[in-house]
Amino acid sequence: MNENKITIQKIAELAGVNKATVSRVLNGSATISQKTKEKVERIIKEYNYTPNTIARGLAVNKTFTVGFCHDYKDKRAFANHFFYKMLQGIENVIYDNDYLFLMMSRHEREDGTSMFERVVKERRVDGVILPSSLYNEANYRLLKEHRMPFVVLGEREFGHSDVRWVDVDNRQAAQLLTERLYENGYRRIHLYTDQEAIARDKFIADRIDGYTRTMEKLGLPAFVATSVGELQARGTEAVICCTHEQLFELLKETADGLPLPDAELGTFDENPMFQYFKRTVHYVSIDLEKWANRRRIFCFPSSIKKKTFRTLSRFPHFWREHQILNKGQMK
Amino acid sequence: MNENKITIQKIAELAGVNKATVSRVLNGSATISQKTKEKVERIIKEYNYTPNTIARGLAVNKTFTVGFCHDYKDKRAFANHFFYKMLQGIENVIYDNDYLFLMMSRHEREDGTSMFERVVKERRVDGVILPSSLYNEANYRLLKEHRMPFVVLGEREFGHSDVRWVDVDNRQAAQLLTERLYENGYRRIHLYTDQEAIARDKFIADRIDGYTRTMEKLGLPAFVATSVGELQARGTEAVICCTHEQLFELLKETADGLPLPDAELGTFDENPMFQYFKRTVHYVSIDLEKWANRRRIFCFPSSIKKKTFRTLSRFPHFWREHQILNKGQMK
DNA sequence: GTGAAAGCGCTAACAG
DNA sequence: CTGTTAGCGCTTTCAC
Repeated sequence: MNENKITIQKIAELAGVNKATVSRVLNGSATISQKTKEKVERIIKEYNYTPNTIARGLAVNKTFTVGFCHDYKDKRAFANHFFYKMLQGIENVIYDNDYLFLMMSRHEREDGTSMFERVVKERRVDGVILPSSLYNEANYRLLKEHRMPFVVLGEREFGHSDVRWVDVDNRQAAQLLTERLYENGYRRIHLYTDQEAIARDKFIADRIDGYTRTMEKLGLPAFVATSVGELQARGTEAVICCTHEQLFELLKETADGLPLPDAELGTFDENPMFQYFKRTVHYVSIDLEKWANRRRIFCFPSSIKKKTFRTLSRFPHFWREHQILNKGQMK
Repeated sequence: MNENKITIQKIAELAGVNKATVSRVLNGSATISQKTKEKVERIIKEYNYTPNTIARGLAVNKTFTVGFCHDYKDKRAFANHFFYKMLQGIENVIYDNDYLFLMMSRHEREDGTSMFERVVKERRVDGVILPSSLYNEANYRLLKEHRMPFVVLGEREFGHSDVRWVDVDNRQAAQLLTERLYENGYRRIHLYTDQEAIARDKFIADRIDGYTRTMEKLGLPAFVATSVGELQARGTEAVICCTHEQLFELLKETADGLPLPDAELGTFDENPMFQYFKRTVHYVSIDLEKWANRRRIFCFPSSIKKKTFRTLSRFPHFWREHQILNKGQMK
């Protein structure tokens, strides 16, 4: 291939030292004389040499790569602004730590194995980030068996106390939203969600809980609807849409016109397009960039730099332990 | 680390053969007796062995990974639905070919080098996909110097005939949009764009060209505006927004109300949120999924499976040569 | 058809 | 402080 590819061996010869010595200056070993260090560094610069991370990884059993797994079938994720903001934040932290970012999808291959599984088994990454929707017992076992550090995006409990996750405080977000609607004069504030999602997704349950408690505190009856009909029958003044799917459903004109023409709409997470919508959307959202910059949201402290990525599995649940709350931002 | 990690050596011992033999059955060498082949395959299955792609890559000088570079500072890209649809399509094709997908950003590191540069120099990927906004003379030289195959997303010429790119037919898209607005009864159809973008981005120039020619054909005066004031002064009936940025500008209420309250709005590419907007948005868009499934849009023919990724650089300009055109889809 | 050995580019003991 | 040696897990001549 590239015949004049420049390797550590060549640099060693050029500098008149052993390649082990070059390796030492590369890795900042203390036991190096200033003289040889400078000589080697000069040659490295002169020949524009960059050590091969893959070979290095093979030697030290690391890849300097973080994997991010997503469900390619989940169109919701790909339509979700929150998802991308997160992705951006993750990328920034990863790059700042001289790591690379590998996208994996829950793509099943012909032989029945998934790309994710193979990546884990082959140790093509040093750690994995995966959304709670992809965190299940099988993946837990896979990751544990291969001693692969991972962190789950979104709270999810399976009785494993050794699982690290990050999440926002959905209860508080729901509280903020409910309170704000109340302050705006609405009283028949109802929540709209998908029946199946209640049991499946913890963030839904938390949002419902936050809403219900707040309504109680306000001395108002809480009502969780799972269909538009229920909302209509209840004379809804303001409706909290648990996900954007519910929101879009209410925004869509049907043969009978808008489902709830007179109700105010509230939801979680921002979408920059909201401002152009026909109907006003009230929302709570977290300033992701702010948190990402503080390197907390993704659980990567700056100290991992150059260190083994295994530390990943020792990170605390920042979001849970510190009770960092949604900064409500209402429109 | 994982003390009982299972390697090709172990499999060889277990099967009572040499690791070279195991390697041969792994790679489907023909010169293998059916008997040993079956024996080895049995052991592999029994021990759930997966060969280490990284080590394999070191031996054959490949990584089985495709890199995708994006500009992390370009908020537009990250807010762009088209961008993500593309990403999804690329991922699918890559996974189908048993390749991995590495996200790179134009992230500058402290030492002044970019992550992209390092990835290329270290050959941590076998090929690179990069948007035309990141394709410049410096990157061209970098990629060529390191014999790194690449394909540019979006047409861009720099006098290098050996550069492969894929793009949609922006001229035809503009034509479709203009014609449709004409059919709807509008006559003072004007185009709105960013002054600087005209020279910088070929797709803008192409859209302008398509619009201008169509207007000529229709016997109408074409008018390219670069400010809202110009549009207002011209009594615009319908305005073609060259990018969504222009569109959003016209959608945003100012102190004086909407900029062009009575004009119809047209643009390129879909955004699924359009349907909820206050104002109707006319748009042309390409059915990306359709083309992605045909594996044409991203220039990865199915034949690259298991073959060196260098073929990438020999792919034809499908989109140019076949004149595959924007299927106009108007709302 | 299969084994032995060298090598991909790097790190990590172990000497000296 | 620096060189030697032995790997990391796999492929690939070259013999036999």
